[in-house]
Amino acid sequence: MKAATFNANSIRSRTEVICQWLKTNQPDVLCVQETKVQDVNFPIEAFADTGYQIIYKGQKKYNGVAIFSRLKPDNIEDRLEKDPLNEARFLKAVIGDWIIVNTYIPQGQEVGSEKFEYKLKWFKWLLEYFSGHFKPSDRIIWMGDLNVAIDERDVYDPKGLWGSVCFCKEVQEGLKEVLGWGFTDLFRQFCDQQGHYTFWDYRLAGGFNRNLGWRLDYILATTKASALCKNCLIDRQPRGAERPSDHTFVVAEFQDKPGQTSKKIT
DNA sequence: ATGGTGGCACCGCCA
Repeated sequence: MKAATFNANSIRSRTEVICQWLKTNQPDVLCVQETKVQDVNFPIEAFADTGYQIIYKGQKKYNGVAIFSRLKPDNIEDRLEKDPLNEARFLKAVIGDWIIVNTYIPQGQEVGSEKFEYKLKWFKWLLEYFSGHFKPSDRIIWMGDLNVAIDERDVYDPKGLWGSVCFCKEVQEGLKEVLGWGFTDLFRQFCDQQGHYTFWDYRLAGGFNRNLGWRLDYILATTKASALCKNCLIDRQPRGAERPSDHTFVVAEFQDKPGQTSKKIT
């Protein structure tokens, strides 16, 4: 199983980037967030030749998630239980032997705001969802834009940025509570260094080239599945005239059968 | 620099 996640910031603007990336990397599953398109306008024809089946849940203007898969996705769920808003931020499917969960966690706007409270509730609802339906021994891959930098290695300026919506105690603890149920941050299984980011704020001039980034996009796996993970990396695409998007592809590969795990740093 | 840009849909909103 090769799984990947990508925040598209409008899938209709990234069809070329996605088609190219699928062709080059041949993942089994790709989760996409911020498709920003209603289901009736989803650009299915742009992906018709890729060989992937696509499930999606969108709404007008904001949010929206999709899963590209080689195998047929089963047991699809398109909203997080207990979330009253149903804003097209959640997709779950069973694909082969794997339970795949794709989330676009609310960004939260401002600490203390209503949207921030809503973001914190998302961690509670996620924990209730996982603990209510699954066991940590199940093979789950949970990925997406989690809008949390989980420790000081995951932002370019830990002191200056501390207290912002994606880098503060409340969201870190919220995410850690869900992780505590039984998830492993796969990227950190292979790299413990600072400076590996998945998002660069486009409002900061030269932010990408100066690597003023954040690690907000994750691939997480339950213990059983994390033992099968062979590698997890951030595919940092070059930026130029054809800047693909402000996020990168995060990729993880798993052995198909239990056995030896290869672990290494950087 | 209390800004900046990009994307969507509409005359501003969210990141």
